[in-house]
Amino acid sequence: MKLVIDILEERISTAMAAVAGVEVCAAIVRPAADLKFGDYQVNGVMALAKKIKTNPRKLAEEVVDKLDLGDICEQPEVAGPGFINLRLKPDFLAEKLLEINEDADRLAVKKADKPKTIVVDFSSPNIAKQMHVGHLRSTIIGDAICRMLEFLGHKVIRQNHIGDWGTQFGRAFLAMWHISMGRDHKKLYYRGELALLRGRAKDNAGLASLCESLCRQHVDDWRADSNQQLGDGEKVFWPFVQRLLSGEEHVELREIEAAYQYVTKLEETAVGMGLLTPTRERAPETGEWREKLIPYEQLSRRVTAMLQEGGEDNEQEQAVWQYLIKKTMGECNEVYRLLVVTLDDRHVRGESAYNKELPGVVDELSEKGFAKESDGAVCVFPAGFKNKDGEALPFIIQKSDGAYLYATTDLAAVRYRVNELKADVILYVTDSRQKMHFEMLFAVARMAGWASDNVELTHVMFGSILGEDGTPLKTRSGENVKLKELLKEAVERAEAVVEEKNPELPDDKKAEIANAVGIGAVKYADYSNNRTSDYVFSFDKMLAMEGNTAPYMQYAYARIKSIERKAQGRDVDIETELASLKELSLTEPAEVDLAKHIIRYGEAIASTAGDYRPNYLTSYLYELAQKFSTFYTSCPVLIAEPEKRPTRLLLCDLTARTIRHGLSDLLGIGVVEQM
RNA sequence: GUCCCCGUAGCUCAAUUGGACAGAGCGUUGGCCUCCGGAGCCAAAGGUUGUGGGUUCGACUCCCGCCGGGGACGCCA
Repeated sequence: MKLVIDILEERISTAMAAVAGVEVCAAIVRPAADLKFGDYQVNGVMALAKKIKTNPRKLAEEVVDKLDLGDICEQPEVAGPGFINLRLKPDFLAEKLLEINEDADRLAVKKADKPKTIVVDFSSPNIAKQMHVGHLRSTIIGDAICRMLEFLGHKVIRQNHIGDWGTQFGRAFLAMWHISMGRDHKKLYYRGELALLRGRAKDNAGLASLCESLCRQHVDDWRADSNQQLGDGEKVFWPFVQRLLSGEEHVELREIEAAYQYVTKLEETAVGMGLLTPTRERAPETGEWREKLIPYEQLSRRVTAMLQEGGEDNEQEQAVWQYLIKKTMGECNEVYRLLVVTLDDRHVRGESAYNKELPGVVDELSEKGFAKESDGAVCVFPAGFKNKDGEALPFIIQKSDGAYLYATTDLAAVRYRVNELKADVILYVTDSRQKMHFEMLFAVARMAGWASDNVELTHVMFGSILGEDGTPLKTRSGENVKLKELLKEAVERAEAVVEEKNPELPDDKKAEIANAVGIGAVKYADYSNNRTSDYVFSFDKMLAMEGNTAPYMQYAYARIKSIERKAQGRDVDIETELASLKELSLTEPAEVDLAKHIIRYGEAIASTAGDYRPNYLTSYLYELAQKFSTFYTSCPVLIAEPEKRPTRLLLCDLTARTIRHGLSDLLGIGVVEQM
């Protein structure tokens, strides 16, 4: 069915245009601010009156005279400075309820008239790292947006733009190297070197000497390799990688991550120490391998460059890269399943996918005269951006060392998404700190003509998740909170509550409920907050039974299911009663109130999807649950008089179906029959 | 220093191109189980929307100043 609010908007706009003699008018129909004003109010007449310089009340009267809404509303009323108040007719309400009842799949929510192709860029974890709270919002907000747009009939293309190509790879590679050496006990020095990190983390002198020893060790290894004496690279590392690839040996992502931090620390320490380490390069003249000394802290960047060069010479880098992607995505997919997020390997298209196009991006921008060299880097200066000195702010697309950046990759991605994926809309679900990056990205993409004005580019930004102390959420030791552990704790806490409330349930039911409630609570808390603002993460609040929380919603659903179970014991055949339902009996205020809310589900989805704001949907659902609770308290269902019961059964059923659809289908939050 | 975002009830948050008397939840206070799940319902108290101006018939919303908090600002993503 067409949204009631849209029908009203259309008809009233037309009437306004006719009365005012203005071509295009916006009625601006909104849900009434107060129940006493009716169900909808028209705000647009006053603006129009101002525009054509006439009395708003008089104009409203004229519009009302011209209107024919008899099939939907009672006689419209003009109120205040020029509002038009509309009240739905009971017959219309009943008709809509029956219409929803007949549509099991879509609850009578229409698909978009003009389906669009919408690319959603979200989640984007990094290679060699576990997912942490920093990925939560992008992942679940992006997922909810995808689900909603898909439900509305759009073609949604999920893009998991994983960080699999930057300087971080070099560090991850060196991390693998250290792990390999740590596991190989022949070399005494490497043994347990990971453990040394903690011990010397705050001891700069100690760290420096460790750094120096490692560097020296590395030089020795290198010399051994170069002398064809089978150094660590061939003797230890390469077989280790082979065993990893064949599955004979395993390494946990958490270990890689620890080693990664270790490498980072070493690099930071080495800065300014003047340590040199040898690497190989081919002599341009002869093509022979030769030694090249580079600063120790630049080793990881060199490794990254070797990966990006590709070719037979760099097969170790490529093998490790492949392994790390597989390993990382394996863990990410686990988290996605835990979170009930619709992402898998098919949606991965990481930074590396654009590697080959990066030179072309820079060339094209240079040829078109948009990019120029500045301090050795290639930059575009989009209009309207200024730096601290009031000069044009650069959007750097190639560093002075020739390397490309995420700006370059993002540009290549825009081009790909528009040209290959045929995107009408591209959404970027990332945190608000990247606002300026995207503003510049969009500006440059438009300058270059890679995204025409017909393509919507939107940064769907969100705020930070804060700890109780108001600073970004971290563990006590200052690390990022791992998503897996966070979710585990949520489920455990939910488990304790279920145990307390319903100890007699079988264990597998308890586990199912704890999972739905725990994970649901984390997600719902995020969705119900304003996307753009920061929020404080609190297990206690999100798992509370009261208020706008997942457990409250799930409870409302479970209560309805309980009525259905009880019906059987009381010889009430719900299906038969609903099937024979032709005339509704909506008399009690609580019934009417609930019914009116039920028929507005489509509006809630439309506004949610229109602004990409999940909290509109959670607000709607919460109000639905509240209205149901009011109805539930004041209107007995199973013991109702025979002429009232079918209507009440219908209200229960539609409420349950709407909650289930909203929670489960659109937000990926589980519902349970009992809890 | 420049730019961006935020400041709403004791606390956490809403408020959909500027609309009517700024709404919820928590907490507080007072009611409600011979009846389908009390993880609930009903009601009350609680506000000069940081502050001072301006635009408007109408401002939490738009403009300007100030105060307070956060973020971004040339080779990280």
